[in-house]
Amino acid sequence: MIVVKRKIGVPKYKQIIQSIEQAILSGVLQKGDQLPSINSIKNKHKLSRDTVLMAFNYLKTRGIIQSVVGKGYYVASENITVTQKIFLLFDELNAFKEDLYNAFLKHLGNHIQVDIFFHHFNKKIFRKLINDNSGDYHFYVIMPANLKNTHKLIKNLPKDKVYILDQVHADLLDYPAIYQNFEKAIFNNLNDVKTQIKKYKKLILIFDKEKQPQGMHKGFVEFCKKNAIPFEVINSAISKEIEVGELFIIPDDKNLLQIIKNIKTHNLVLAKDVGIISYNDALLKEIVEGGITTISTDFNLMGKRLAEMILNKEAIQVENPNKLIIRNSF
Amino acid sequence: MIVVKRKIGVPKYKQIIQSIEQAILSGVLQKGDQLPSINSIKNKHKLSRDTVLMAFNYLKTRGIIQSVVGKGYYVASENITVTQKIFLLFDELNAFKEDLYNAFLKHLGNHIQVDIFFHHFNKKIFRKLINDNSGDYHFYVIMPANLKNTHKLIKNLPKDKVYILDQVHADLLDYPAIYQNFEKAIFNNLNDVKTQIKKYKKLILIFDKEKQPQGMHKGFVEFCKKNAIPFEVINSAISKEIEVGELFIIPDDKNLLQIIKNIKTHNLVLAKDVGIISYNDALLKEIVEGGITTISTDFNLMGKRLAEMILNKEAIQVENPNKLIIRNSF
DNA sequence: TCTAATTTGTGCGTATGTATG
DNA sequence: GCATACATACGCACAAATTAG
Repeated sequence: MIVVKRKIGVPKYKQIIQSIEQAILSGVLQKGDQLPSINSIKNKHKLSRDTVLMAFNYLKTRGIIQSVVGKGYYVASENITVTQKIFLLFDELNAFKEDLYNAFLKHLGNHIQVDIFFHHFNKKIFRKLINDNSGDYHFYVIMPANLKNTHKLIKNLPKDKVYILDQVHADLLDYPAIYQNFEKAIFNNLNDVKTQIKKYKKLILIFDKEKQPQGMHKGFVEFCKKNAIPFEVINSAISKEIEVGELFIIPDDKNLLQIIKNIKTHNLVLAKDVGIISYNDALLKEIVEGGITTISTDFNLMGKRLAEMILNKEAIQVENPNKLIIRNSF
Repeated sequence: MIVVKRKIGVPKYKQIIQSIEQAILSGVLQKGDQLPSINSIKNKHKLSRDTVLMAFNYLKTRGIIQSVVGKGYYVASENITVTQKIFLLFDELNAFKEDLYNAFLKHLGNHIQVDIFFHHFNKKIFRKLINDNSGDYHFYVIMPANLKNTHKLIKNLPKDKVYILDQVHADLLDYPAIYQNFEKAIFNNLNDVKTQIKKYKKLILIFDKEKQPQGMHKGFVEFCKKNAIPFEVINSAISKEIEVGELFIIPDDKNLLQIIKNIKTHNLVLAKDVGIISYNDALLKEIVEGGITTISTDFNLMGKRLAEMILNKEAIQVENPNKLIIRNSF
C-alpha cells in the first residue's frame, strides 16, 4: 500500500503521506481502518522511525488520521482537502463573536477548518480542552478572557502555533496576539469627550468582574480621578436607583436594556437627565433611542488581522483599535 | 450485554466498562445483580483474562461493582456519572443561538460536554462533519436549516441518538425533534392581528431563500391570499424604495436596520406611514423605535426542552411555540 | 499477579544537502 | 569562501498504554 521510492526531489516522508492519501482516495483505506504500525513500515521500507513518524504526525494535525497509544493509528477522516485545522477557544457564545468568527473564516480561505470551543470562564474546562486537543491542530487561537495564569496551561503547546485573542495577560507577552487595550480604550475615548462628560455629576461603571476585563475598570477609575469626577462602580443595574446627572458606562447589553427601561419609567430624558455610553457595538445600537454612543473595537478587522497573522506567520502582538462611535445617548 | 467491537481508538477494556455502565444506566443491570464471570466473558469474546479483569478492577475501584471470592462480581451502585458527549451541529453562528445554547447547557448539567459545529448551509461541510464525527458522540443534535435531503447523510448515525433541531423536513419525520412550525407561526400570528394589518395597503416579506425557512414564505403568501391583501416578496432591503402604506415582515436584522434607517431618511413615521414586524426576538428590540413587534419562538424553552428530551430519552417530535410580541412598530 | 510483546509518544544527538546572506 | 539556518533523515533510549499468556 505504501510506496517509497528512491526518488529525487520528493522527500520520503512526503511519499508516505501521498501513499496514504491515495489509499484513502481509492477506497483501499476507509474511515476506522487501522494503518500499519510505525515499526512495520520502518522495517519493510528500511526507513528511520522518525521519518514515518513525521508523515503520521502531519496527517494527524490535518485530522486525517488519529492515534491511540498502545494500539495504533486509525483513519479518522476521508476528506483530504482540508489542509489545515485551527483550534479556536472562546470564552462564551455571544452576539459580537459573530463578526469576528465570520471575518476570520472568510480571510482564511476554504481549505482551512476551524473548530470552536468555549471555556465559559472555567479554568478546569479550559485545561481539559487544551489537553484533549493538544497535538491535533496546526494552530491554537485562545481567548483567555479573565482567566489568570493560563500560561502554565498552554505552555506545552508549540509556541509558534499559539495566538492569543482579545486579552493578553502579563504571563502571555511572549505569544503572538491580537488584543484590545481596554484600559487605554476607555481612558482615551472618555478623555476625547471630557467636556461633554463634565456636564454630568457622576460617572457610573456597571462592571461584572467575572466577565469584564480588569483594564476597563482601571482605565475608568484613572480617568475619573485624573479629572476629579465623582464616580462609582456597581456590579449590576438591577437594584440601581437612577438619579439625574448620572452618566452610565455599560459593557453588558442586559444592563443597558435595564437602565434604558429605568430611565423611561422615571420619565427621565436620555442625554439630558442621564447619559449612556455602551461597550461593544451591535447592529441595533445605531437606532436604539436615537442611537447609543458606543466604545467598540472593530471585530471584523480583528478577525481579518488574525487570519492574516496566521497565514503570514507574523509573530507579533497587535493592538486592535477601539473607537468611540458618537451617537445621541449622552 | 457486553459488546466488544473492532472499534477505532477505543481499547477493549474500555469497551467492556462502557458496556456495563450502559447496562446499568438502561436498567438491564440493577443493584445486587451478578455480572457474568470473567472466564465466560473472556471465552465469549475471545479476550485475554487480564483485559476483562482490568475493566472489572476499574469498576471496582470506582465502587460500581464489588467482588466476592469464590462467587463472582455484583453490582454495588447504580450511581454512575458518565461524562457524555453531545455533537451539536448548527447552521451558522448568530445572536439568538446564544439563548438556545446556554439554556441547553444549563439543563444538561455539568457532566455533559457539548461540542459545537457549523455547516454554513453547505452540504459538503455538513457531510464531512457528520462523517468525521460519527461514532464519537453519545448524541447528535442536528439543525439542518434549509439543507434538503439530509436524511441520507445522517442515516448511518444510530437513530436513537439523533435529534433534529428547528426545522424538520419531510425525510426527517422519523427522528425525535424540536422544531418551529414557521408556516403556522407566520400565518396564525398575522391572522391574530389582521384587523390592524388591514390598515396597510401592501405586505412585503424580505426573504433570503438561502437562509430563511421555506415555511415562512408559504405561510406569508397563504395569509395574504386568503385575506386578499396585496403582497410582495423581495430578497433584500438594499434597493427597496419605501412607500407609505407598506407593512414589512423582516426575518433578518440587517434588513431591519436598513428599513428603519430608510424610514427615517424619508421622514416617514413608523406604525403610521409604514409598519414593521420582525422575526426572532433579541434583547434590544424591546426598545428600538419604541419597541419592534416581533414573531419569535422561545429559544430558552427550546434549549431546555431539548435537554430534557435527551436526558429522558423522549423520542417524540415537539413543536416549539411561536408567539407574537406586540410592541409599537405597526 | 507477573512477565513479555507491541505500539505510540517524546527527547536527544548526529549527519547531510540546500538556500541565504 | 564562510557562517548560519532550515529541512530531511537516521539512530537510540525510555515512558506509557494496550494486550496476551
